[in-house]
Amino acid sequence: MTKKVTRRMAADRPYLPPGLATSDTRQNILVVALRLFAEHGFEGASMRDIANEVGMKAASIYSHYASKEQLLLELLRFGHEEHNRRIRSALNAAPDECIAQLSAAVRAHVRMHTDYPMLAAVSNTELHALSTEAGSPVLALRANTEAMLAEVVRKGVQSGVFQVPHEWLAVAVIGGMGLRVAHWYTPDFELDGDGISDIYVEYALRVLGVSGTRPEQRT
Amino acid sequence: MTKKVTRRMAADRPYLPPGLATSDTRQNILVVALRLFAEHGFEGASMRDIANEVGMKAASIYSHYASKEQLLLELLRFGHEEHNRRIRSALNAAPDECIAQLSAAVRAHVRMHTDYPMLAAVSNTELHALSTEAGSPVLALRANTEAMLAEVVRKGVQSGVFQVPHEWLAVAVIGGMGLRVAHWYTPDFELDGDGISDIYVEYALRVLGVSGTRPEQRT
DNA sequence: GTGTCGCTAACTAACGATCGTAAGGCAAGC
DNA sequence: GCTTGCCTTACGATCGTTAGTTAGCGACAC
Repeated sequence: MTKKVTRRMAADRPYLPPGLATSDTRQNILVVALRLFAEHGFEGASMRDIANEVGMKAASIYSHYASKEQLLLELLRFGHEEHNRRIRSALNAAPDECIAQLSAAVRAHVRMHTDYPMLAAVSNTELHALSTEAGSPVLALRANTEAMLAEVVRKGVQSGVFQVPHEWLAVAVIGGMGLRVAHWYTPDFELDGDGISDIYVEYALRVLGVSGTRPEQRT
Repeated sequence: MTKKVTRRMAADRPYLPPGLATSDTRQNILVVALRLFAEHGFEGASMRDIANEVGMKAASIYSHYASKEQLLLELLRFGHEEHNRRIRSALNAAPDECIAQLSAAVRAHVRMHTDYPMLAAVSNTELHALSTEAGSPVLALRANTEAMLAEVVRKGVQSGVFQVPHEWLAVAVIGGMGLRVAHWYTPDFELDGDGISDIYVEYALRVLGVSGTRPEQRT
């Protein structure tokens, strides 16, 4: 595995929250797997490569994880659950008013992608490597998360605060712009995650026809 | 190759322009390769699978293309060249005025992604499978295309017509939202490519603080 | 018209390599 | 003693690609 490959994302640090896995070794395996999946794709990253970087032999990984697919599934499940949790939590904590709700959702969405850029990017590029059976709960989570954002937009449009020529496309735009952050963001960007999400909230509100409104305070 | 996989994009038709390759057989190979790369990833799609679907044996592909990587490179090169060409052409044809320029660029950008959704999506997800050497011209083209959009935004901001809290993030938002179209678009969506790009132009202008301005006429 | 040559595009067979994973074994810790 | 976590060995499978062969077609010469 010494072949130099074309970079498809800016992130180079496979950040995962400490304690995600039940042991240090399992955590290391996930972290290395995430990085190699990001660099080489799921199929392009072999168990021998992952094991070598962890400092063990490939067959030993099976003491910890049942299969290669299981590694990917752990990563993608956590990624989607965390995303969903963050947005739900942000919505629950925000005032029940459409600008505040939208701001909170976008902030959470963008922050997920600045906090876990590599994980977020892999979640989008390597989904195909999951069997339909393994992937369907992940897709269901994704749909649920999207629906939360769509509901916020729908309510805002219904109340007349948001004005859009096409509601679903507004949701697609707001979701998509946040998602792409994962592909270009690195920690040495001139703004931190909070700074970026402030700006993104402003842009999302503009998309919704709320121009020049101050973004929600970030405390 | 009968394993059912999780879908990561909506497009299911590997559209490429007729005459892209120099013979029918070469064209068929590219079309099948595009679809299988999209479904299974570059490494997950084997030459035997591609050959079987074309109706020949894997070794015969080498009469037409030097390597598996060459297949991917042909696809990605065309995708990036076409994208670049369309945006350049649209900018050249539009009036030299920042709203018209931005509108033209966004329209061309979005139309590329509705005309070639599968190719566009694969261009983003499978870049890693190119060696650095093969991929660097592709990345250079990408950077050039981005720079065109960035220049349009910069000029608009400089002239005072566009007002943004962060110029580069506005470029990232506008580019990213168009790019994501490739992942959800299918031809049975309620709007066609023109309809979608009309809306996207409106949203992009809103991001830039030009609210409620009529989008450029699409003749 | 016929035969020959060269080229293209397909084939078969196989190479060297790598793959994910199973089975059996050993050592350390509790 | 049992469990865990590592090892080695190896399996069956697949991979991208090479080398050699064959058939068909078109061009050319006789």
